[in-house]
Amino acid sequence: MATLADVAKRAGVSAATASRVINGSAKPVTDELRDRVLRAVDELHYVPNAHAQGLARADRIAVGVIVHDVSDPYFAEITRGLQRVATEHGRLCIICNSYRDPDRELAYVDLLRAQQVAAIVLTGSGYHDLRFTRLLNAKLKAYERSGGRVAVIGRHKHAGDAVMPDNEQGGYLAAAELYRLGHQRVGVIAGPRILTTTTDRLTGIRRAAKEFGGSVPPRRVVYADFDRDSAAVATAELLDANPGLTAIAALNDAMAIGALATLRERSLTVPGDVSVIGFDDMPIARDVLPPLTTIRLGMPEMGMRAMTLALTPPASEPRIEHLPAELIRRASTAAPPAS
Amino acid sequence: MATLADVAKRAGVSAATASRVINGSAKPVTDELRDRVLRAVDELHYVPNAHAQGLARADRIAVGVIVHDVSDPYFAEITRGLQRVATEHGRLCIICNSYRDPDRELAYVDLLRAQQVAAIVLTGSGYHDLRFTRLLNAKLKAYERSGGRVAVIGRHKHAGDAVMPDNEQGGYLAAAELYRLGHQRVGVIAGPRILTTTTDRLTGIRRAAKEFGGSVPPRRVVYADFDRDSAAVATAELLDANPGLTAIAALNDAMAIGALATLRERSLTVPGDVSVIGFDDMPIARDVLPPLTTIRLGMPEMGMRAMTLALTPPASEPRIEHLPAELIRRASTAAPPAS
DNA sequence: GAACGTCAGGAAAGGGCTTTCTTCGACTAC
DNA sequence: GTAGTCGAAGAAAGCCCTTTCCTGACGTTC
Repeated sequence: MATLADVAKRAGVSAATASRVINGSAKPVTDELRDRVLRAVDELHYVPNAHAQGLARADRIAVGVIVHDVSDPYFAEITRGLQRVATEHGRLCIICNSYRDPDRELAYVDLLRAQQVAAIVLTGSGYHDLRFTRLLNAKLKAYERSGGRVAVIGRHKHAGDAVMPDNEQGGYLAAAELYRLGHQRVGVIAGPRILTTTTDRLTGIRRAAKEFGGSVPPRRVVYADFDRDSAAVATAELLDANPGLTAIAALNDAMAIGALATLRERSLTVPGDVSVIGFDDMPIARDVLPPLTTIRLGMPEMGMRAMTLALTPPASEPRIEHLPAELIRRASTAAPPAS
Repeated sequence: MATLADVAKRAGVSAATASRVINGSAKPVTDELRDRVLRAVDELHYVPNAHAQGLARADRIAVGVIVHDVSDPYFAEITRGLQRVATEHGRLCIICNSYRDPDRELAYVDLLRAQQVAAIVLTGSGYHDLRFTRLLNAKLKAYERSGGRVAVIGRHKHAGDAVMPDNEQGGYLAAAELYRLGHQRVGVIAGPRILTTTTDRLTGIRRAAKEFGGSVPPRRVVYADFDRDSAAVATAELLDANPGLTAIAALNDAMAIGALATLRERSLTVPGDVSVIGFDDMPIARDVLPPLTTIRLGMPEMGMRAMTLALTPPASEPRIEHLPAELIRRASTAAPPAS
């Protein structure tokens, strides 16, 4: 690989001059030398060594993002928002997939610190795991002390600024809609127990149940993995354990789609026999049949706000921004069958 | 930020010893010193500076991947395959989204070279753009000359090893299925004209048409952007221009879903009134109604093979591996209406 | 007890770049 | 003609780490 020294030698200038030309430094360089340097760069196909640049430069240019999985639509939308703002600020985004593995998450925080990122944005659910929470917070605090910025999305026990989607209210809105339509026996397909997102949404559902004089007994809650296939299986269990079920609330859209698949398999119509409500309003929600009634949280907005917080000088107090949940009515919900 | 020197000082050892402990070097260090170093690391929350490490270490550990958009299911699947193999080889993947912008693609090749990656994998369609192709090839050649490895997925004018999905054959299979079912007037929703993927798939469709004594006149081909919404609009145009249409072949599944949306809007049933066939067999294809008949190319497999090529010493000749296309029959296709 | 081998640990040389500080030459001003 | 300016280019320090090479202490061998 050609180095800056090679370029300088070929152009007959010093490394300093070559560097200045290549980086468009403020320092003036005569056109004559500039041309010679640029020609040398071209001829040698020179590209500066990013490691060396990173070492030599004082400013931290990159920002780090930890998500569950960028290819998951939920996180893809958040990431879109994050990237937009980062790019506007001239920052590069380093994106890490934790696949909801706490240990991997910890490792990625270190990796991002190692990369000298200016800020770390942590997205996705927190965990009910004290050891992990403590470890993570210690790491983040140390990072902040050394001048790094931290912003989190949807985590209670944050260390840093936060954007909080109102998961509890979303759960409430979903369940309230079902009760309002007249459903009494509502089943829930929940996500992994360990995630705070799951418990928050469940809490909202329970609040609605209580308010409408109902309840959500344990046999009407099944736990899946926030994905289609596990939810399809869970739906079967749910139906078997609760023959009289007239509505299903899935804690995300992917699981709602899994539920639809199982219902179709059993020749139960939606919403004729069973109503289904999802959560997140991912793009595909309108294209399944019937289009999903669901809860929108405004993911790109969340991403944009979080990155804005992360790239803004810290306030004296951690800033917390709340984002409301919104019910999106489509065709997968209706009144329960007459019987 | 704490540096290695800080750790060494705190532990009362030399930087060399600290480095050896931290990296688990082969060189032996007494337990006494090892403990002191590890304690210092802990107390200082030390993380090695990745830039400095990258500079000091000789071996290139990362590999680069350029895709259209990781959150696009098509590329998400390829990426899964790429990552799997990279991880098996102990490599880190740097993933770049080109968003099908040739200039961004060129810029990313430079960026990856700057990061000193051991290999670059280029995925996704090539472009009918001579200037770009030449520029890209020059860059890749220069990179290979300096010891870098290159592998491409689905690009004819490659510089390096290649994995080639059989897009032409896929187009043929899709159209042949429709003709076999008895359709005569088949409309096509194509992707961007500039992409070789579009033209390859179209070529296959035309071959099938010819073989079955039909043809695909220009008015039966509309061009969209490989996404749902543009395809929904394009479908409307297609239907308006061709009242007697009985089947639609979309060049990817997202566009097929867009077509389904427009057909539903116009109260045309699928496959009763119009058959629809997609391409790529993305996961959601089975969850729309009706489940999509489509063409599978085996994306994760493609990714795995490409990364394997990239991480394997080069052969004397560029290696090219072909992957067959496969028809997946579901419920969105049937014989044309009797009338 | 001299000569040697072994082994843990340290000194120091890079690795490629940016940037401050210096130098040098040309020019202006008196 | 000399002192003083200014501007462009170069020398060199520094960013932080890894690794080679070297030192010095200790143990072994005859």
